[in-house]
Amino acid sequence: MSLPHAILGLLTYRPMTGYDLKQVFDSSINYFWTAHQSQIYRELSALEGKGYVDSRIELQEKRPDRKVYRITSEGEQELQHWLEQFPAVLTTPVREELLVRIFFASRLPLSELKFQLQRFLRERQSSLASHESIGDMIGAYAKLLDRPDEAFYWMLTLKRGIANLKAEIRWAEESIEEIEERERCLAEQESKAADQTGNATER
Amino acid sequence: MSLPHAILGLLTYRPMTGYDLKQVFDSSINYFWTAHQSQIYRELSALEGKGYVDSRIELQEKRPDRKVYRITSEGEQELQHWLEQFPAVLTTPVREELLVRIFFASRLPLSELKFQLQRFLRERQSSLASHESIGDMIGAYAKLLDRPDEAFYWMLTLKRGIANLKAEIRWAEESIEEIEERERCLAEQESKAADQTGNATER
DNA sequence: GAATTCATGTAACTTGTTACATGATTTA
DNA sequence: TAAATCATGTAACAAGTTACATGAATTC
Repeated sequence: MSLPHAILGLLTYRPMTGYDLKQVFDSSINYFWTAHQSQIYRELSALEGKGYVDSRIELQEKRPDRKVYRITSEGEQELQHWLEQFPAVLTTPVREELLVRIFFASRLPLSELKFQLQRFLRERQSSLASHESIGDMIGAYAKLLDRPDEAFYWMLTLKRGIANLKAEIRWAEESIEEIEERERCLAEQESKAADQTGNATER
Repeated sequence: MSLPHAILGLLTYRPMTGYDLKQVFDSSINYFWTAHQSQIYRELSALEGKGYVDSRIELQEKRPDRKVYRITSEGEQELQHWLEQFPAVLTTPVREELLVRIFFASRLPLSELKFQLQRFLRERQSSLASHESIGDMIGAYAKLLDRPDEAFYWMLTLKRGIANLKAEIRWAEESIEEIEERERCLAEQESKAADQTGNATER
């Protein structure tokens, strides 16, 4: 599982509350590993139990008090150890509901499948646009954190996201075309069948 | 969740045991939705409880008895209903441990990251090869099941897998090149620094 | 003689998801 | 005045993972 180590990694940038972590997650790691707020709080408790983070409460007047977590040296060691031990198999299992649906889509009208793929295509196009706008900000953000070297690695992950999105967009476009071809093909067969029926009744 | 509906879908092809289902899963749906044997048994019990499948036990002499599950008409209705209700958002959240690791890879030597990416590249190349060999078999397999029309939809899912693999391969190759460039760049900076130190000690 | 296949699961544990609860402050 | 932001979580449930248990037959 990557979540505890992703949290440890983010805490090396600066101490944060669970709430902060969720914000940072949503604008970075979220592109390749999602986490719910409740999961983050749960993991922070577990990490504190193991001594990988510690916390102190910052009192606030106009806002709820903040419980700020900081990585400990044991936590840094654990993170380092995890990073050095890559898993034997590098590919994570996929879970793509859309493909399960397409696999059984012979039970749907072609027009419906086409409509859904068009919807998918638009979703991915807008996601690509937002990904591409991030590129410019990565360098600036790394400098802001006083970690300019991070930008190189963050860019590698961003490029992966963009590459996959482009591949999916191309696939969706081609699939829509194939569906249209199949629609024409099936319509033709039907009109031929109708002709024959027509001839039969004419006789 | 797609698992119960994937099971219902596969049972429309023919009645199967939990063991059979796992085999079929591993050579089809597994490419976009994985399931453990224990999950399949658990889901089959749940589906039977809801009346979406029923079962009968086939006694065998030399092998353990088989518990063969069959989709009911309620199950077919449920499958159909699920297929007709596409989710509002078509994109499933990603979980890619490799990218989490790369995100924090400034803590590793560049050579180590390069090595891991080379490993990843080889994995994906062999996966691509096996995907490409499946294409020829899909048509034959659909005919074997007496469902030639399915081949069109199965091919759409296969093409998606191939498209993503190719994108990942290209990304890995480009990333490896960028790492090599960075290695050269950093080596050059170091040798300059060493020169200066050398000059300083000479004086 | 060891590993794989066939075939059933159960149990324990870990993760992920959704809903609930609180409550002031700020923005639209 | 309604919604979003800040900030904490807990509880319950759903799904995913790993380990255990059984045992004959077949393949290497």
